[in-house]
Amino acid sequence: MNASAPTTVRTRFAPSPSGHLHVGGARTALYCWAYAKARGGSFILRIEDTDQKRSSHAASLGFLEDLRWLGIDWDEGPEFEDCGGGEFGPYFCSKRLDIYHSYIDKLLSEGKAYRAFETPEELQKARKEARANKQNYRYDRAALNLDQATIDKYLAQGKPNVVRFKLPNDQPVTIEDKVRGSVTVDPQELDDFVILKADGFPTYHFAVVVDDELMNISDVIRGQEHLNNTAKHVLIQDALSFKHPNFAHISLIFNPDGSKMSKRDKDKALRKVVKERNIIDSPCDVVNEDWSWWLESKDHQLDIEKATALAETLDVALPEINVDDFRRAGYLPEVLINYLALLGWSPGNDVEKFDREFLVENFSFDRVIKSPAKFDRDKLLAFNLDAIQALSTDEFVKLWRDHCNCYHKEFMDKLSDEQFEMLAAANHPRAKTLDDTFKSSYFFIANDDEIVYEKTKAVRKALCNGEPSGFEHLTALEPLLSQINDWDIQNIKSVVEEYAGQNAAGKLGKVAQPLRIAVSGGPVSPAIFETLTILGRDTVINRIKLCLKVQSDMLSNSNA
RNA sequence: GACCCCAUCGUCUAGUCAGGUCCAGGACAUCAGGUUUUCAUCCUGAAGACAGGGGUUCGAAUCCCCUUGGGGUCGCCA
Repeated sequence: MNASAPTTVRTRFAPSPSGHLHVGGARTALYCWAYAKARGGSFILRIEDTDQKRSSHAASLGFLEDLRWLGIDWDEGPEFEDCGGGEFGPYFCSKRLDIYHSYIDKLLSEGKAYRAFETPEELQKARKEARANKQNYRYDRAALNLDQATIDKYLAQGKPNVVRFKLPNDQPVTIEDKVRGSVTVDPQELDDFVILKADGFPTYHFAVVVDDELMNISDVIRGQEHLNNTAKHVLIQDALSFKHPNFAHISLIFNPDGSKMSKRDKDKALRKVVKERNIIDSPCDVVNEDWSWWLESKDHQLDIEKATALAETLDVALPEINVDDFRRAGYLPEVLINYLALLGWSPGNDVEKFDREFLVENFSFDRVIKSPAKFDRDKLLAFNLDAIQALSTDEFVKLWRDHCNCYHKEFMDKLSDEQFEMLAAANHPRAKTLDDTFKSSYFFIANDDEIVYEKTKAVRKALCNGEPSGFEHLTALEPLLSQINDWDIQNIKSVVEEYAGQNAAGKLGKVAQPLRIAVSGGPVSPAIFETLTILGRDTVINRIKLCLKVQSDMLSNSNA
């Protein structure tokens, strides 16, 4: 190849569809995408479903949705909305079996690979023994010494077998990594690893090398956990006379406690609770049929719906690790993108807030941080708050409505369009996420008899203390509000403000807070005039009366 | 355990490659004041780090070595 010839940049993200897209994967995809975009290249999505036991079609669909939601589009790959397609498919490994087999055959016929007949159990045992003896386990190459007659006999018997790659020599393998520089792996650290499983599927190591070559991938960008594996990949590439792509291994994302943030964290959290509480039988119908299978091995993971159902039954909060978790929690995709990009990369000059375009224009591997980063939810939340506050009211209302449609349908059902719009707008200034205001807005859709007056310090203070007290203000306000014919924010405001001017020395808070509690049951709501307007006169009057009814109860407990 | 990677405030980082302008800058979190009709915001200020030890150098956060600490890998998972 001519050294000066421009090489087309082609990057790929190759997840295994065994769950939802988690934030680490999302960041890898983001870097792949930005790097390709900036250089006029292509970003390819490939589904690495080489594990039949763990792959599911639904999971791979979830990945596509998550990626699209983040605004990461792919030029080639599974077709979804306006993304995907391409000439280098199929983009599912499970549909490329013939291709892998032809290369396996090639290696086999050239003596660069060989069949082995040990069972997984035998290997497991050998590994255990090696560890017990404080030895590093390496496959002993027993199968390499099998004579052809024996092999033929086993094959004729249909004995399960795998294909192993034969390490060519003892030359150290050096990897040039764009993040880490040059890394050398001693071949003593490797052994004749499996490249074709007994079920006829290739292992990841083999599939990834073949696919990257055939799909013309120029830059392999992936998590640091693959750094050691890369030596294997280079060896396979050499054996097959493939070229070496550029490598870039980015560091991992940690949980706040310093452990690796992993797609298995939810599963781990559930197992911990089950163990702690000594739960023997399935506590939740949804998981009944998977229960014993799940308990059997840490490799067996419940799918996300079942895990969520189990978590609900057990009343445990699952850690937020998936892109979809943050979507539900009301984070804006552009904020997640921004934050994720910053977690492992920095544009310098104290720049922190930026959009996708800026990322594409400025992203480069020489500014990728080598050390792992902890995922800091507080900072993400602060970013989200800033972004939400920077939205126009119209934009916020639209997003709030979309979110509501997906996750809080009851608000759409119970409020009129006008009420809904007003509530959304009233919630804008106090929203940190698209989701957090729903919880404190429940009283808007509750029936009057559902309102429970909290007997907390803040409530008592607002209702019982002062001269006149909050209850006294409410008593006086009730007839005044009843007389308002046009129940709009202006009229409510002038009545309440005039009252406060005459009876609370102009201190609106003295009057607003009792009203707030009367209509909501607690001390938290959107701005008071908006709140009263949305609720409507009848509801407001009715709830003030209800509140006044608990007066004696509240007062009698006030010194307790 | 072996191998690989990494190391600046509690956290994310700027500064490191081209050593002096850094008694180390920003952001989040924290704390103290202030604004505000609640919650949330918002404003002002404070505290807070070059893991340790050796070198090299006139000079080291920056270069080298060791130690320590953290992480990853060691699967018929990816």
